[in-house]
Amino acid sequence: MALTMSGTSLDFPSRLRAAGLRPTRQRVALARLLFAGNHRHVTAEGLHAEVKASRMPVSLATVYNTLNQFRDAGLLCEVVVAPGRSYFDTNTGHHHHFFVEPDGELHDFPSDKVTIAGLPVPPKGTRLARVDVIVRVRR
Amino acid sequence: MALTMSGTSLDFPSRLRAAGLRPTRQRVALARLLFAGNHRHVTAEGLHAEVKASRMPVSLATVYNTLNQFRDAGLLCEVVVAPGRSYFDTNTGHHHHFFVEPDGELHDFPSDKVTIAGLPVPPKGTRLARVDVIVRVRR
DNA sequence: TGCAGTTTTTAGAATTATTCTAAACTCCTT
DNA sequence: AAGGAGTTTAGAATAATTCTAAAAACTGCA
Repeated sequence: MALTMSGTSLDFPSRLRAAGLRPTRQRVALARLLFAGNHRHVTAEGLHAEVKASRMPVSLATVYNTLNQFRDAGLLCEVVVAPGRSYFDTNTGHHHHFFVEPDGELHDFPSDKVTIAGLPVPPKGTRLARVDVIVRVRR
Repeated sequence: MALTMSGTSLDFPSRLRAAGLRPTRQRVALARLLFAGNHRHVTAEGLHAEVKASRMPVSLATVYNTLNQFRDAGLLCEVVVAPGRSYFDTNTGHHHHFFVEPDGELHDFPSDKVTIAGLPVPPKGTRLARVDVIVRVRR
């Protein structure tokens, strides 16, 4: 019987394979950091610092590659809130963000309760991809 | 009698002074490019290319400085839509954005018609600064 | 107008975030 | 176990932006 939590398994090799990615040691190590617990927001540098502290360090280039691959595979979504810094969010469901300036903290909030009415139709020849709502707050 | 258009004057030195900025030649040149016609979205590189083609070229460092000063003075607002690239918008009123991927085109739409309901309250100790809505569309 | 004093501009170096390169390594299949 | 494709890596390269410190320009005042 597989060990599970809230619908997603901790068998990272299988999850990676299911996403079309080879379960290498470094990808599994990063997946564990990202997906073993609650939803997270990370930057490449931040995740690199974390994994560097572990017994299975991973190069910064690989952290970047892996975050991009995870995003392309739909395991993460990229959030752009501040110039010159990308956040990756393990929550890939519909939701929006609080961004606390100037610290750069990012928090999710579910989109269930939020209704956006009156959006204009997409320009001709384009289709809607996503609607991001960023609530910027200051201390 | 001053030459005016739609409520804002073309007397850029005065407008800069009113915003607390010395009307230097380069600031006036950039203000003219930015504010003489319709609302615009520019990047530092793009504006630099434009002004370089004029009879009063301005260094890239000054373009960056000036865009930041104009933003701090409330003459522009900065829009962050894609990782590693800042857009500056001459429309400082309430409005939101279409972002066309993958070209990186940015279009305004007014926020009058848009209603956002059900936003959660800001985390304790913070006050609302702004709500950005980015409608991402693809060709 | 001429001058001092402060603010700006500038070219180029520095910084930061990210991607690229090509050689070494690992995973998977056989 | 071996071969080949896919990965990882350190370090170089790139891209966007900021910094530095010397030169130039704006401003107020004589």
